Amino acid sequence: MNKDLRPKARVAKGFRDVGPDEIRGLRTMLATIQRVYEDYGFEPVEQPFVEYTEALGKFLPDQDRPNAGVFSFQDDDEQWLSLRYDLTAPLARYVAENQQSLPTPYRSYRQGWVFRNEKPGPGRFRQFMQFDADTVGSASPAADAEVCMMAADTMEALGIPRGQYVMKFNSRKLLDGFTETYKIGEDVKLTWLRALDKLDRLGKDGVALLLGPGRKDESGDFTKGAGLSDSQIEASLAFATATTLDPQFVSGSASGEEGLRDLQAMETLFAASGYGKDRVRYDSSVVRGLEYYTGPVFECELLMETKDEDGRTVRFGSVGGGGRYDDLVARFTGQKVPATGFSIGVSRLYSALKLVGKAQESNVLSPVVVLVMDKDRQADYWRMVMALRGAGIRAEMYVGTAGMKAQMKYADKRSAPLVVIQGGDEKARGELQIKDLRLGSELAANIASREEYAAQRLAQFSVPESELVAAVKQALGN
RNA sequence: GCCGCCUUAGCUCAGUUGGUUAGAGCACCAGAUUGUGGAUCUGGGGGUCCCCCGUUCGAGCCGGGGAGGCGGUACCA
Repeated sequence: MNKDLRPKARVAKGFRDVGPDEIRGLRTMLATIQRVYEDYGFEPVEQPFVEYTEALGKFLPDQDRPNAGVFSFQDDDEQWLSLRYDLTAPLARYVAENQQSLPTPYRSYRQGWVFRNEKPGPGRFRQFMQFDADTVGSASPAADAEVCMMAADTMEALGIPRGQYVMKFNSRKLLDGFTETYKIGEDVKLTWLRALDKLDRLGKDGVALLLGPGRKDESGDFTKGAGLSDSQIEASLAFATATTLDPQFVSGSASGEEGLRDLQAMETLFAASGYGKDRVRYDSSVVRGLEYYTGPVFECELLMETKDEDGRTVRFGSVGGGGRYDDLVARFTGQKVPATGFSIGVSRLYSALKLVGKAQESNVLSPVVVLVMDKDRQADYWRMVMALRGAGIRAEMYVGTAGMKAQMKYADKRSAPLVVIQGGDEKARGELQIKDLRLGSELAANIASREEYAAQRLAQFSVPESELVAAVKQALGN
């Protein structure tokens, strides 16, 4: 093959491979989340990775080509298909399609990969996993409150202590109300929302710049500001840093007062259920997605701090968010169906758990490897492996074709705890040898000369054939 | 998208004012050891110096363009 035509072995940009430790750790974490959601009575459901682009609502305006940001391709019949970019839009499609047969309210959960065709960043990939729970068909703030409490319970079930996480909530209606009360025009409302969203990162001064004349960042890039007046900026900052619901910020605004009533109802439920402000609390700087949230919005933040590679202190920040989206199903049916939901960024939450030592990686022991000393006796080795498996011990027979030295290397790379060796000599005596690789490498570290190394068989002992299982069990126990 | 930094062996990186055959550590393979991974020693394989164009007697090094990576910022359902 022409060398120039050889492809480079490399993972696609923004994607990554996942190894066994992480897979096992993720499984454990996902199982915990599932258990909590099942306890709450939510039902699992799954949708495909691919939806019709129109179902995701992602066509460019006035064009028959899909929006940037989504991976799209055309089917045989020229219809546009897209990889899902979240789990909410496909759920809305599912509910719209199956409305007759689903209970109302319909409460469901699911986990899955989603895809975004955009520039990857640190900790941001073009394929990542989300874990969603949604309640479709209830306009009650109880549904929003339930989702928040469930998220809080999930964090604790994962081992994050109370006080190290917080479920923050706000309402788009409240935010809308403020803009009405303080006469912030529709044209700058999005800029206003984006600025508030950056409060924890940029601080009051940075946000003030974004609300006013604009801000230049360290790399020299300039972000246009909202051009608000000083009094509007002052009120916005007071609003965004308030820790309790304050009617004066939305006085005279119908939607603001509606938002206020929703949040008060949620607070009542939290208090009645014993969820204090250390778990769930109002935070007026929570903004979330600008497009589709219509009522309460929430965000789950991890508060614990760790050091990054350079030794700087970093907060984890948001590991999930959600809110009420009353218009999503209506896109299909024309009927307004109130819905609310919460989405966990699985990879992000996992790396957070890993950093605080709450992820359960590699609790699976590597298998015991039975060496093939005599190729004609594979059946014998196979029986040993079956006996070990029968006793609940992970075990495998070497299935390659190489000699003993390579088999030992294989077992080492595999991080096998033990190997079982039975060559002609042992067979003749009705014995086999068990070698403890973990102990052996410890002992070898103290050997400095070739003679000493060659003179002994480290961490290796003989047992009668019949005692294979018992001896392996005992050796593993050490 | 915008701004900055970076790209030399599988990995981490040296490489002098532009000058012969481009190096190290780790990893890998082999031997010392014909039945032993891991210690030790010896040897070995590995390179489009990111790509293209230019300057030059001569480019890993200088200039231009491009690609890729990293970081910040913007956008983010």
